[in-house]
Amino acid sequence: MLHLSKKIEYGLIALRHIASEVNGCVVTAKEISDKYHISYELLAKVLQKLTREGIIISYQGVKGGYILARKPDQIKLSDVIYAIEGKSNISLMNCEAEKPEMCNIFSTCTIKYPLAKIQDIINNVFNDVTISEIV
Amino acid sequence: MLHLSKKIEYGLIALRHIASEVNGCVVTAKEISDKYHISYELLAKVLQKLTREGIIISYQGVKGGYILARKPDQIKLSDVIYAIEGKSNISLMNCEAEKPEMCNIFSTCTIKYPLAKIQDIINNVFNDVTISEIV
DNA sequence: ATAAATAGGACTAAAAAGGTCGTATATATA
DNA sequence: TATATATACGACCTTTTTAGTCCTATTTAT
Repeated sequence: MLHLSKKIEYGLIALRHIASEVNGCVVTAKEISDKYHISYELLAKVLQKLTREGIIISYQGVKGGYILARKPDQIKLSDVIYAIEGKSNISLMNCEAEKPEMCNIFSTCTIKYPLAKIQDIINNVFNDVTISEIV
Repeated sequence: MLHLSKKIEYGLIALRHIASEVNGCVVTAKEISDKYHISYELLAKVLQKLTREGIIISYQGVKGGYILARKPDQIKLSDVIYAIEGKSNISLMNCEAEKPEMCNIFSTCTIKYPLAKIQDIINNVFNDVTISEIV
């Protein structure tokens, strides 16, 4: 419970690895999956999502790979989480993220507003931490 | 992702309900499940766990039910979460909560210590909030 | 032309969460 | 003392979510 997904985990490990690469050399998905013993296909998809969201830049073809799109201290943890999981999938309760009709006790639920405050605190933590802090 | 479970949700709704009961009258699981339209059996189990952990007190038999074991401001959100889900099930990553051998990339994982710091911040939030704050 | 790389959809497997069922036990009261 | 009403709790099933795999297409340096 309250778990971040493996995708986030792999994304962070990858970003940390790319960020620590000297001279901004490109890094391939294979290199990362081999080094950290994680599923190549899954990691590849995560990197594709990070690319789509402009967090990293990809180069296709031979000698291709990935580099960071901006400096580590410009990449917030929340950027990474939102890129990989989608902004609406990050919340303590379903009712905060989705439409009221998604929750069958929305009208009678008494705890959604108190929990929203806690949610804000957690969101702020993710907004305040950047990749530079996990290198 | 990062969701609290329905059990926690139901537990908090129930505690809020019991806490707002006048004169400390006992409240039955049925009353709560009817009022908030939640599964009776599931709620009953949650209340049983809260009882075992000494957060509420149960009375069996006719005219039985539940009352709070202590004042709302003495019941921390973390108490409730730990009682229902178990302390070791609350963490951003598996490796923090469980044995290193549970994580097949433990030795190579580069993000466990940075994430542990974020975990601490979140834990502190749950330690600081009490049931009195959600009534 | 070829080999090495990313892109991405479709699918399957595994794990976690949510929910149900059956039975036992306790107890107020008619 | 029989009964109805309540909690206690393990076993089980179903659904949802997460994790992982497979296949094919595209890009590009050599």
